Amino acid sequence: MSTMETRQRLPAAERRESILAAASVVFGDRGYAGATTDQIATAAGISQAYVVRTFGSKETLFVEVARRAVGRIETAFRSAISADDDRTVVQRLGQAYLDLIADRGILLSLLHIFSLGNDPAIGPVGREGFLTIYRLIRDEAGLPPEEASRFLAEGMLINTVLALQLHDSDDPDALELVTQACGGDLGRFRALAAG
Amino acid sequence: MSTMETRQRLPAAERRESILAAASVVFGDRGYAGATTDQIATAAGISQAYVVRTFGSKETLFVEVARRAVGRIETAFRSAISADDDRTVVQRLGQAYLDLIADRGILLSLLHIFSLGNDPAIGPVGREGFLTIYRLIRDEAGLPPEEASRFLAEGMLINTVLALQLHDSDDPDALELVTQACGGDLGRFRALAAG
DNA sequence: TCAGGTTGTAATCGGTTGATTACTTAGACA
DNA sequence: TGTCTAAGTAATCAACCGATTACAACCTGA
Repeated sequence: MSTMETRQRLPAAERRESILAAASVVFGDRGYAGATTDQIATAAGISQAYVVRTFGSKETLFVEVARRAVGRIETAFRSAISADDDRTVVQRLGQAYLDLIADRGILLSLLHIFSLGNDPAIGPVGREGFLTIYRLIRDEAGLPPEEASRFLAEGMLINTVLALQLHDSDDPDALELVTQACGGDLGRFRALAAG
Repeated sequence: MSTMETRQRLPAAERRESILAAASVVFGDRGYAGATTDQIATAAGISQAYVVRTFGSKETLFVEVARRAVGRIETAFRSAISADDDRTVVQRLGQAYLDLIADRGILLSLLHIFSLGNDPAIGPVGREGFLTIYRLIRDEAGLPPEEASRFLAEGMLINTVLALQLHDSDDPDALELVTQACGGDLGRFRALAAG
């Protein structure tokens, strides 16, 4: 070879994590069926064969990405709940959710997971994940069902405008809508989404 | 042939409509990348080749399905706005949106369209459709941005629980959440979704 | 140092999919 | 009735994708 790039080897556990991170981004951008294991491999800097062998199958990898995404939300929400601010718990939860935008792929992967409820393998994972989050904000944050539902609804709207990339639009109506969706701070939304 | 089923021919315009109806259902269930033109053809009762030839490509067909779905929402909302009830316009809009559940595929196709904002061909269609609906409920229904945003958020939650099929769950938390999402009438939600 | 397990890839295979082509057949109308 | 157009399909193709296999290179420790 002309270049001296010595392929860096990683222990299996670290490589696993790096594949999961890459897969989260690619699945978030293209969805489950639209993403290919080769795109994920390229994003992770390894071969397609190794991606498949590490997780056994594309489906298994997607399910693991889904579980991680739900786990990240749980962690962020629990941290927000236990924080001691002068803000309300709903405000803290909303802040925590918006901060997740910075980690490209999490919210978008979730959006795709939730849209595949009909799939026999992925559907149960999506339902369980969604209910887990619902129970968390209802039981641990103490929100009554109506407020919990409203909070989830706002989250789904954030997912949607994020997927549509309305925050990059120059349409004034789009910006007005995104501003409403993120609770007023359009600049922060944009900065987080820009990564 | 043993059966006498004489293949019924339809004029191109009618056949087009029947393909669009079938495609709406299949795309709604499986998403854009996950659906195949053969599944759509089978659902429409014709050959795969004819589906492709009628619309030129799978992508063109999907875009047309998307435009139709947005058009259906526009029609339903305009009708709700001009209706003269004792209810508020938001209540009428919410009712109109819920009624759209009965036409399997519309809301689920929309969910998939909105999740593909990154796609160079589909993204612009999704953005334009979403903004069209936003402007409709803001300008024609007269909702201030905050209320319009909240209304859209509730719609996105409905799309999500519909895609996840939480309304068919026997989990009490799922039912509580769906009940909240649809404004209290779980029975009607279920009946509409059952088709 | 060299043996063996671990990390990683090149090559390839079977199955699927969207699209194209060449061909049929139904039906309207002169 | 015969003809011509529009509706529709069977067959096939090239591209793609996930998965498998066989193999290479790296690193550790006895």
